[in-house]
Amino acid sequence: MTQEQEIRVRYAPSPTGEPHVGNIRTALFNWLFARHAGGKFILRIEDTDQMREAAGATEAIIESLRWLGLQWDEGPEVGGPYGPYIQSQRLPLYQEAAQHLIDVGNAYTCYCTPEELEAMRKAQQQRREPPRYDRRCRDPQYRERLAKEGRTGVVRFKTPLEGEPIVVHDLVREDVSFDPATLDDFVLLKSDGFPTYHLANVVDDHFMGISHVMRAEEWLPSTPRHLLLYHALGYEPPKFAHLPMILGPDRSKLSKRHGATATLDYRDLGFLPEAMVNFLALLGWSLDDKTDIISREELVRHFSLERVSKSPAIFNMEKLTWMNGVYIRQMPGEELAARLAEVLEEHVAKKGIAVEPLPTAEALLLIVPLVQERVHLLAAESQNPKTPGVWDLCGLFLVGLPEYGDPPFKNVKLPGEEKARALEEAIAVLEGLEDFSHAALEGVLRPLVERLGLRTREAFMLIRVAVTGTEVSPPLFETMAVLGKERVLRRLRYAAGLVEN
RNA sequence: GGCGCAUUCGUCUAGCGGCCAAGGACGCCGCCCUCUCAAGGCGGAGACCACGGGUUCGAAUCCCGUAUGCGCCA
Repeated sequence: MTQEQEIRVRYAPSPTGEPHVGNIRTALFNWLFARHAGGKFILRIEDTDQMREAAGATEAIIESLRWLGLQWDEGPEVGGPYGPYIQSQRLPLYQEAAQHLIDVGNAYTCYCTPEELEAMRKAQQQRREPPRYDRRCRDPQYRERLAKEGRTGVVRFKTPLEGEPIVVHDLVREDVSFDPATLDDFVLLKSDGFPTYHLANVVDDHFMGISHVMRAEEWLPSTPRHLLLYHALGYEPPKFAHLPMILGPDRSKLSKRHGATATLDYRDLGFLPEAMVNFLALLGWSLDDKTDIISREELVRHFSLERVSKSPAIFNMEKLTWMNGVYIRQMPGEELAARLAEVLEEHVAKKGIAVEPLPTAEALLLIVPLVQERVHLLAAESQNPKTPGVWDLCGLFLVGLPEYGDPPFKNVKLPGEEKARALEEAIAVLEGLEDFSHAALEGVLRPLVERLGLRTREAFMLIRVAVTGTEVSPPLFETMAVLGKERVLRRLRYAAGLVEN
C-alpha cells in the first residue's frame, strides 16, 4: 500500500481568465515540489464549465507558466502518456465513471428542475434548515415518474447518511475531520453530460497517476466528497496539501478590484520572472529566519511542504518592487542594456519620439552604469516617482534637448543674473576642454564653482538642470561624459537662453 | 445559516516548552556617504505573540472555550 510511488503533481486551472498571482503561486509550489522530488509536473486544463470559459484563457495560462519558467512535463503542447490533458476531451471517462457508480448503487439520476430545487431551498430557509438537496430522487418510483415526463437529469452521488467522520490527512494542516451527515448528494454529471469539478478531478487525478494534490485552501471543504468518490470508485486517493490563499490588501480574496492581479500584468509592469518567482515562493513558504533573496535552484533544493505556512498572505507590491530592484542590480550589464533597449525602443516607437542615438543595446551599455542601481521596474513609465520608469531614467540621454520644467529653474536658489553668469562661465570652460571624461569635467568644474564663489550644491544643481532638464539625474559628471561635448554645450547654451528670459 | 481553516510588528515571516523582556525582510523615520536621486552603511520607532481559561517548575509554542477574519455550501 505504501510502496514507493513516483511523484506526480498537477496544476489544473480553469480557463476562465488570465491566471492571477494566487493561482500561479499554486502552480509554482507544485512545480517546486515536483522538481525537488525529481517527479513530474503536469498541466491539465479543467474546461468543464462551459459557461465560465473565457476566450484566450488557456493561452494566457500557458504564457504565464512559460514566463515564469515553470515548464511542465506533460500537458497541452507537450503531450504525455496520460493524455489528453484537456478535460473537455475526456468526457467518456467521466461518463463511464458516473455510469459505474449508478450500476453499483452509489449514484442515481436526479430529474429535479432548477425551479424545483429553488423552491426546495426557499422552503428550507424558511424552516431555518441548512439548504441542500433533500434526496427525493433517491426514491426509484418518484424518479421514474419524472423520467417518464421526458425530463433530462443530472447524476448525483449517494452520500452516506451517517457514519464515521471523514478525515482528510492534509500535509499542511494535519488531520481535518468532517461529519458525513453535513454532506449532501452532490452532482457528478450535469444535464449537458459534462462532469462537475468533483467528478472530473477525481477521475483525472486517478488516471493520470497523481500522487499529491496541492491546491488552494478553498478546496479543503470539498475534499471529503472527493475522498468518498475515491472509495466508491475503488481508487487509491492521492495525498492532499491545501495551500494558504493570497489576499488583496483588504484581506479579501484577490480580485480585479485590487489592481494588477493577473500574472502577466506584472510582466507588463516591468517585473522580472526571477523576482516574481522569488517573491511568490516566499508568500506562504519560507526557508529560515533570514533568507529573502533566493534563486530558483535553491528554491528547488530546499522546498518542502513542512515549511508551507497555514495562514493566508497579503500580496505586498512594495516588497516585490524592492526585490525586482535587487535582481536588476545583480544583472550583467549587457543583459540589462538589452532589456532597456527593448523597453525604450517600444516606447519611442509608440510615442513617436525623435531620438538621437537609437536605443540599441550597444548604445545603452554606456548608460547602464549610470542607471542600473536606479531602475526598479523594466517599464518605460511609472506612476510612482520613487520608482521612475526606464524612459524617465534614460530618456535624457536619447533626446536632442531635454524637456525643461516651467519655469525651468524653479528650485535653483540663485538670482537670475548669477545663473546666467555661471552658465556662461561653464560654457566657456567646457568649450576649451579636450578630454570630456568625468574626471576631467570634475577637474575643471569644481575650481570654476569655487572661483565664482558659489556653493557646490547650488552650482551643480544649476548645471544639472541645464544639462538634463530635471533636478534628479544620475551623477552629473558621468552624465555629461556620456552625453559628450557637443550635446552638453548645446544644452547649456539653450538653457542660458532660457535664463535670459 | 451550517461546515471548515486561520490568528506573531502596517505587510511577508522566524519561532515546533526553557537560548524570546520575540529574530529577519519590505515599508517608515533619523544619521553617514554625497553634485540631486538612487544604491550602500549605521541606528530607531514598530508585536502586551487576538482574548479568556487551563496543563506545566516554566507557554508565542500543548489543551479547551470566545472573538475576529477568511473560505466552502446554496
